[in-house]
Parts: sequence; structure tokens; C-alpha cells
Amino acid sequence: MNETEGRNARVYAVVQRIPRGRVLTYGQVAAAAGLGAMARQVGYALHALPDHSPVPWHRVVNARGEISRRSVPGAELEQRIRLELEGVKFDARGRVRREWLSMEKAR
DNA sequence: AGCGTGACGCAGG
DNA sequence: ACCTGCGCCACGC
Repeated sequence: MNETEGRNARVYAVVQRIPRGRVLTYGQVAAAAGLGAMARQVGYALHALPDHSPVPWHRVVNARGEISRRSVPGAELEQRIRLELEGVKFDARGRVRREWLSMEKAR
């Protein structure tokens, strides 16, 4: 178990406890996982997830509330669909409403 | 070992 | 609210 694996494990642990229908930003996950301001590492950790992982990776978006561009085209669409199935609403410009950006139930 | 790249974020303008 | 530059740092070549 090297440093990177341990860090990734902490990221997954945080993402695992994001409630259904709610969303966190990469930065919020980084802070909650004890990574300080290393939001970028959260992206790497999620990128490293295998297919069919139980980790709800789709509940993580960027600081502007939008789904980040992927190297694999189409992956963004899957994330959008998963979120909408959980009741998360997007505005006309593809950004999730602020009230979903938190672990809290209400705003 | 060096260098470009990227599921990011923030401060400035 | 948008655009740009810069800091961050693991990975792959």
C-alpha cells in the first residue's frame, strides 16, 4: 500500500458517503479527505476507478457545478443521466443548482 | 530524469 | 459572470 493508494482510498471513502441525490465538488472532496487543496488528485483517484465500481463517482462535479470534460467522449452524458435519475436538476447551461452542492439535506 | 498532460481551483482583471 | 494565468502533483512516455 503506497501513498497514492492510501490517498485514493480516502477519496473513495468520502465519495461513498455522499448521499443519493446530492453532489460535491472535487475541492470539497479533497478537503474532506484530508488532501487540502489538492482537488486535482481527486480527479485522478476517480479516473482510476474500475468500471462497475460501487463508488458513486457521478456525484462529484467541478467548482462551477458542471460536469468536467473527460478524455473519453460520452462519459459526461452517463454522469448527467445518473444524476438526473437521482433527481438532481441542471440549469440551461448544464450546471447543477447550488442547493445540491453539499452533504446537507437542506440548503 | 525530464516534460507534457489533466475528472481542478482560486485570484485578478 | 466570464476569461486568463498560475499553483498543484501524480502519471505516462
